[in-house]
Amino acid sequence: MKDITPQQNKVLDCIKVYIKETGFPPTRSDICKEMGFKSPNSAETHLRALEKKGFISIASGASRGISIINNDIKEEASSYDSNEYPIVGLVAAGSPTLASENIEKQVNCPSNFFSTSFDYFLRVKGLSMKDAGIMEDDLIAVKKTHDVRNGDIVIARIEDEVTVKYFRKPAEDMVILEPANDDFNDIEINLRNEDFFIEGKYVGLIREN
Amino acid sequence: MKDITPQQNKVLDCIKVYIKETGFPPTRSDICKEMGFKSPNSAETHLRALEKKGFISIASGASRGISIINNDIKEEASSYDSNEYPIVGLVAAGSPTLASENIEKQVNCPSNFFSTSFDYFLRVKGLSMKDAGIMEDDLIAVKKTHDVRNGDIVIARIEDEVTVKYFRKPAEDMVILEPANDDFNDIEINLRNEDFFIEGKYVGLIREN
DNA sequence: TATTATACTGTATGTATATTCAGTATAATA
DNA sequence: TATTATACTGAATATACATACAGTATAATA
Repeated sequence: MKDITPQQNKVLDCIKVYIKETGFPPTRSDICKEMGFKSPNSAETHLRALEKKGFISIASGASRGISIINNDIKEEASSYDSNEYPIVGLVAAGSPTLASENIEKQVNCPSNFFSTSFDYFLRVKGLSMKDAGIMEDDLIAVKKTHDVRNGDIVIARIEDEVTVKYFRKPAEDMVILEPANDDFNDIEINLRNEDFFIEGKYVGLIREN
Repeated sequence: MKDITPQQNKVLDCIKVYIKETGFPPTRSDICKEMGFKSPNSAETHLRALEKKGFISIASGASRGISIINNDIKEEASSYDSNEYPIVGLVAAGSPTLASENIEKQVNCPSNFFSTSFDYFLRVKGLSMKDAGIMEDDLIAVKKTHDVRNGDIVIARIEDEVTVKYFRKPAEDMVILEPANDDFNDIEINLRNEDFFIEGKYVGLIREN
């Protein structure tokens, strides 16, 4: 990244302040008002300079299409990078979408909490994975992926049912989902006939108690 | 604040996602694309409803003049209060002190992560609490306290051994520690003869996997 | 010395966008 | 039963905005 000039820095600041105060980026004209410029082209050239130097990006054609590029080393290297993660209920029918009506609440959690990054928490229903130490109402950290191996615990959708099980694929067109509980039976899926989908895999667990 | 309808909630979500992805709010037309509407007026009326109900504000005349009104008490009250918590190994001999030689590492975790506040994490050894869903190498959130009730899962020290078990106190001078695994036996402690100490109680669990 | 980057004013223009008006339809409420 | 809120299509329009073009001026490079 090239050096920013004092004036460009002022413009960048003014954009940041504008966004903070209004919730949306300024127009060229807004920047002129803030900075005291009399021509929108003054703002335009500053914006282009800031874009060239990597401080902002400008969406072409869009009004107010400025977005701040955050390469603040502070936040990058920061001891710790936390995020809000949604808790999704294990809805009996339909996939655990992240649409807000399915979201129980948001939990703040360091993003590097588990060895693998993850995308959301799923609240477990039932005891089919009891022997794997996954109990009712536990929160499973789920990483959205289709890349699962034999033995992984996966979050899968069969027809309209979402379930958490051990994954095994003995043949190209067959998947077996194994519970970790003697009271439950294996689920065999013929990939030719059945609607089967891997939502993601289990990468960690939290029990709130 | 009035109730939001499911559809309005979808629109609100779609605005939030758009802002998160682009850095600036969507136009009516952008919302139509995201939601599948065919008329910008569909977006307009939803926006007006969301404004009326206090979820967003709309800057008149400005393009992309939508801003999300954040009345999330969580975030308002405190940006969020996190802490470094030590992970202590369940050392076979001696209590799990917080002396640095016993600390495996520090984990950053919101302090309100579990329903009860806690003081440290304990790395579980063995499978004596397997049926309670507590597996080898799990991290137990421990609250230092002596106030434990029958049925609580406690972290106790007997002589020089630290263990995690269900707590039961059938008599004034007697404590029974019950494992959650048929392969293990109850431990009866006579408080008159034996050196027994409650380190704390189990208030949550994390499995890193 | 010629060139490039910075830092502006001023004007112009196509289009991106908000916003209104006119309808249709359904469900909830008074 | 009339009314209001929800949930849309479709068209029209004034204006908000990005953006290009034409200049002026200064300081820093090559």
